[in-house]
Amino acid sequence: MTARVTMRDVAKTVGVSSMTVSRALRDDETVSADTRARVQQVANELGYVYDTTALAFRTQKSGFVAVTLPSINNANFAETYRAMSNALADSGIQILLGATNYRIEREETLIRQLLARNPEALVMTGGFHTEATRELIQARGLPVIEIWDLPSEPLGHVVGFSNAKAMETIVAHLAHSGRRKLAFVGASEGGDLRGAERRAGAIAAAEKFGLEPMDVLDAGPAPVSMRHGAALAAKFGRDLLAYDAIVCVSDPVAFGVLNQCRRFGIDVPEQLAVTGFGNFEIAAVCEPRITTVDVDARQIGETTATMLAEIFEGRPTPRTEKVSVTLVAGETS
Amino acid sequence: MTARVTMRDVAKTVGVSSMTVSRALRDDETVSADTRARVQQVANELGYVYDTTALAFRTQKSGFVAVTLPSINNANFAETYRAMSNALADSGIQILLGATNYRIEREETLIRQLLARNPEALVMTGGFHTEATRELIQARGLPVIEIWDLPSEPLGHVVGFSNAKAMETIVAHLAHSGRRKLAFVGASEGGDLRGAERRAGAIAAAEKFGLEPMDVLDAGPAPVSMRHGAALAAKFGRDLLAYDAIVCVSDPVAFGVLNQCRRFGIDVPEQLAVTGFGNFEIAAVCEPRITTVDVDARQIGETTATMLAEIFEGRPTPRTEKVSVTLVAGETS
DNA sequence: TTGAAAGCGTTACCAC
DNA sequence: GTGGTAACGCTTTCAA
Repeated sequence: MTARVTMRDVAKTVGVSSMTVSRALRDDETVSADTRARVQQVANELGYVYDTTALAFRTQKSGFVAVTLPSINNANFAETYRAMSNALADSGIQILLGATNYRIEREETLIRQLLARNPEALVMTGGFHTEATRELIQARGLPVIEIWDLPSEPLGHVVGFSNAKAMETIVAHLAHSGRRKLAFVGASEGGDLRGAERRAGAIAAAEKFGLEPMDVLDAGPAPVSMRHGAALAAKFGRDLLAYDAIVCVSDPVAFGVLNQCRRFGIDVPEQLAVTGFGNFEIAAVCEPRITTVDVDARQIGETTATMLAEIFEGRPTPRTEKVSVTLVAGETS
Repeated sequence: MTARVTMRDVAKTVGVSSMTVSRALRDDETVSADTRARVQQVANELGYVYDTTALAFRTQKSGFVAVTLPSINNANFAETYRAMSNALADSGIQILLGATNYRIEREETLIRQLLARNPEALVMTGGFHTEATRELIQARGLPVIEIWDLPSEPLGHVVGFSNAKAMETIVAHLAHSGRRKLAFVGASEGGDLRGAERRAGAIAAAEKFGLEPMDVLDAGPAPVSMRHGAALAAKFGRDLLAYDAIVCVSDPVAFGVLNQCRRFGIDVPEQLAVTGFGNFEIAAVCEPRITTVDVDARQIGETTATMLAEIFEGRPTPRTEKVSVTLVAGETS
């Protein structure tokens, strides 16, 4: 492994200073065309490679945006990430991704690791953080965008929606079609905070619409998915008929519940309604189609990218952007 | 925007030199326990965050490993990523992730961007690359691991399996249970190269086992998922009964097909077998359970991480680690 | 057990 | 048009 070729090496060969090389390589007009051409040629010949690390160090600009997601394996979050990274691709900004695995303590460690890379902004999924995390971020004074939530005390910018309110549209829909006794199926307390908000929103909505008090059925620690919904429904069996509707924290959970209903000969939606959240692909493909809430995950990603661009350019940008959330009436309610 | 807290700031506050801070933060035994404790406490109070950019600059090691995935929203790849990043978490190595969106031209741009960050190694999902990509990588002389494939001309290390052979186990299973006329459902030519290998493997296996020549049904450009399987099956309707078995490129596609079969009154597996690939969660949760192939995605991630650790500690000669692949007999065959 | 000095490769700033 | 100098935050090396 030969020593790295630096600007100084190029400079010596050409017979100019390294400053001139630096300028020439950036195609700075103040360098004469001749010199520029010679420098660029010699750089090529010597196999010069630009050192991004040195640039980042010198300018104190890493070219990174740190992004946290609860999980990488979630169609909604993945879509937000995809949209954001597409929109950022041309700007030369790269995304430094970290997954919290739905653990708020993990978020703190993660953010510490991400901050060590000097990101120019921080995008966090979710609006709940430990006090230490909040302090860490505020001490840095770097731009922050919280997404997929509407935090009561935002750390900075927000691109999201109220999970509680979104759940209210589901409950309203069920109340409207005469369902009185609802149960909520989601993860245990603690891990999934957007899930917890949905639960709280559902319970509050049931009260608001004068339904019977809502039961909460625990499907296990986050993340909960198809198999957890299925396992929970299997445990209850036909006892699920004690309810008029099973309100699930997400579509995969709803799918799991739904499948077990078939096994136990429970007629959905005649005897029991089942609802999901997130408008995952499965909601539209499975039979019967699941009633759910569509969140425009792509728009969250794109809006976040736009906001980042505006922040970097010093242009004014709204503090909070709400994204639309719409009820998707399926065949399970 | 307050100025960043550096080791010098911590040093001043504690009343020691920044060298001592540097050592104390690394828990260097040569620093007295007292001093270490004080330094660490003050660092916390001041909200000190380690500057990895400076470290990378000073040591000329970026601390990055670049990883490419076809898509972030795929349970299998996500699991590999999760396992890899967990295993790497303690080593101080961070992952720089890029998604190719199943486009081989995109891979080239992506790798160029990733290489600009001076990664210490490159992990690529898949063993097919453009000639330019291959040259780019070889010119760099950095360690490479190709995963989820068994490339004929590896660029370096390999952690994977033969997609073609894996598909053969499915076809063998179908042949064994008397299915003679098979159709393959997958993405159009071009994008999904592991999918293409599975298709080729299935066709070759059908010939090998003396079955009728296999038809290929095009579900559209990659990535194909539930809805594409469903749309294709909807187009065919009961004409699917021209086949004894529908061999799908993945479980989600198989699920889409399966659901349509129910709609058209096709009895699976009596009249028609349907198989998937990848042992996704849905394969075990849906009814009937999908016959599939389990690939140990987690093991791929862990083995890759181990290999990376070995590479960083010395440079072993490139080698290939095969991961196990097992048939999961479900109720659709 | 602790500290001082040097330097990693680049660019901002100021001279000329 | 071009060059000299200093600095970004850290660790290696040597000295005390």
